[in-house]
Amino acid sequence: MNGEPGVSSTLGRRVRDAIDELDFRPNIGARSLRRAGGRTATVGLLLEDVSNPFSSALQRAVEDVAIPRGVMVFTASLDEDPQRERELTRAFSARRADGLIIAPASTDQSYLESEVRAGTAIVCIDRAARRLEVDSVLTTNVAGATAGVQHLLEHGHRRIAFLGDRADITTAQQRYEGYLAALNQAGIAVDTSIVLSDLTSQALAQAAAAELLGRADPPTAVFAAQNLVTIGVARALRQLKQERSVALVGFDDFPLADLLDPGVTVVAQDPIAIGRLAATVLFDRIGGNDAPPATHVVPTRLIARGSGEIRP
Amino acid sequence: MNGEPGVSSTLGRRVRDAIDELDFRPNIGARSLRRAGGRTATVGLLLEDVSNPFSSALQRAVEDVAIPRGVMVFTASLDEDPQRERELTRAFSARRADGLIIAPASTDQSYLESEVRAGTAIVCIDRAARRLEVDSVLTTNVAGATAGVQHLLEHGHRRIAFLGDRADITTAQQRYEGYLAALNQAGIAVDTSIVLSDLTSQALAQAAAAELLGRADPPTAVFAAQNLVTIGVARALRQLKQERSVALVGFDDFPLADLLDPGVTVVAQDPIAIGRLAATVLFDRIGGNDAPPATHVVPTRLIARGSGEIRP
DNA sequence: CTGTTAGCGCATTCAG
DNA sequence: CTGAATGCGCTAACAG
Repeated sequence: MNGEPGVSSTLGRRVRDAIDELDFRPNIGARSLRRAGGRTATVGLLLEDVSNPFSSALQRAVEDVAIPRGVMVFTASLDEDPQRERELTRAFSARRADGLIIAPASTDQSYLESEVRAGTAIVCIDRAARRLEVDSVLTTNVAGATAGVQHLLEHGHRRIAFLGDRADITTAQQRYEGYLAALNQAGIAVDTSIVLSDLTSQALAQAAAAELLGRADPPTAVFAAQNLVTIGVARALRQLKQERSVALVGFDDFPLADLLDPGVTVVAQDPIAIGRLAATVLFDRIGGNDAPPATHVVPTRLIARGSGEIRP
Repeated sequence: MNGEPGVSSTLGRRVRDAIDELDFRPNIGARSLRRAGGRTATVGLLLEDVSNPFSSALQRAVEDVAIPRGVMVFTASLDEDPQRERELTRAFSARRADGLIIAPASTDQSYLESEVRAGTAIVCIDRAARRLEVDSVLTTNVAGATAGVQHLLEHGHRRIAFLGDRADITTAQQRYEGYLAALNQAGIAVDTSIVLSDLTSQALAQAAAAELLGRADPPTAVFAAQNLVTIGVARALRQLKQERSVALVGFDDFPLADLLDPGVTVVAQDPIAIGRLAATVLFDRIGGNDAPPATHVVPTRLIARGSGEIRP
């Protein structure tokens, strides 16, 4: 039944006939109980929110690597909730997932040490693991943000606002670092009054952008550090009819960014590459590779579509 | 450990201390092997494509019902591939999923009869099960499409094109039925030269729409029967600079439809309600409800945003 | 090449 | 109320 050698074709047929007749399905749980290594051929995928296009593209890429190997993927959304991260990793652990791909919501993954010791392969994506030695697959956040802000500088802007999501997550911090680096290189002092953080929803980002643009000395350009923030800013610009006068560059691409008017210039991440790489690394670890954990980096790409090329 | 009555607090503490000390995690697979009923506390979710916003919203809703019950969700994309549907249901079956929520890709689900007999709860979503008696949760496809086309008729259109995805899937057929019904009621003869099907990607839809609008006698309005088709048509209209002269109503909402210029009028489905209802029905079945299978219907809602209110 | 046996981790049943 | 014995479905190790 499991395609092992040394079985006569007669017996093989007899077995397969019985399988068909009885609608027999091997019980994977029972199998992994006895089998050496105890693999379950399932992996867990913990994402920020499956309904965010970044996450869903990533999920799709992971599935595309896993399914052909006969491995199933459990997926769940964390919603930036550290407690949910712990609960869900525990649930996966109880199901004996062979590996976990995690986009961390919490700031400390040391609680996973016991899982690692127990032999569960873990790969962190999007955000590096903290206080835990595992592989990570990350985007070039600093360099990408620098490139995005430089793009605005090259188009003549000197007063560029930074709008970001939760300030306590590493990606947001790194993108802010990239923003600072670009301004520094250009010899521009940072004005923290046009640095806005903790915009955790489209609506908050839109409101913050509207307030910002209504001030006496508004910025001539906005750098939005996350896709929902970018969309919120685009909404505010549309609402104030300033989409053709204030420049916008967003970090992370999103569907229809090219169809808006003007098209939204973005520093695109490559969620498909990230997901594929993370899954490949994970299966490599599950396969037994025990080299020291490494950090893999997937580059960003600036896509100019109009909004980022508006001059002040 | 499982919170059963009749255990002294002393022994309870001793057990919990040992659990903490040893990082013990109950093995759900082994548990379900012995436990009466053999539940695994996992359900499978088979979707068209997790990276489609309709599917990912649905997935999120199912997770939101499942996770609080301690049930995990396996998700996979079918890509309209009937063989993948069979392979994946088999994989779920091997993992002893308690239930399956399926958006069918194939036209005949009778192959699932043995699973139903074996006690697996099954709920079909988006498309009704065929040749299999199980619960279904569907959108009011016919009525929704009729409403969408009527909206165009009310705005003075007499020559309305129909652009749909795969003609062999029931939803596309039902939406076409709705289109026919609306034209019939208005006493308009159907012109099959402006009925285009099998537009299985955005790019195909865009090309078909561009060709259609370039003809000698183009339609004054387009009814697009699926979200990717709608986006493809919107791209074609933009490309031909006819987005303000040709009306467009799409079936199924999509993110940023309101931010396009003009906003895209849609017959919105409610994927969150569908997912929540499907999950609720599924858990009800898993819980033992054996009433005859029923078909549940979630209504659509027309959202006017501009593109559907353009007059010929 | 084929049939048999033991035990994976747990819940159930029964004896204390 | 607690401990010990049994078997769920499967694979690994072994005897034929």
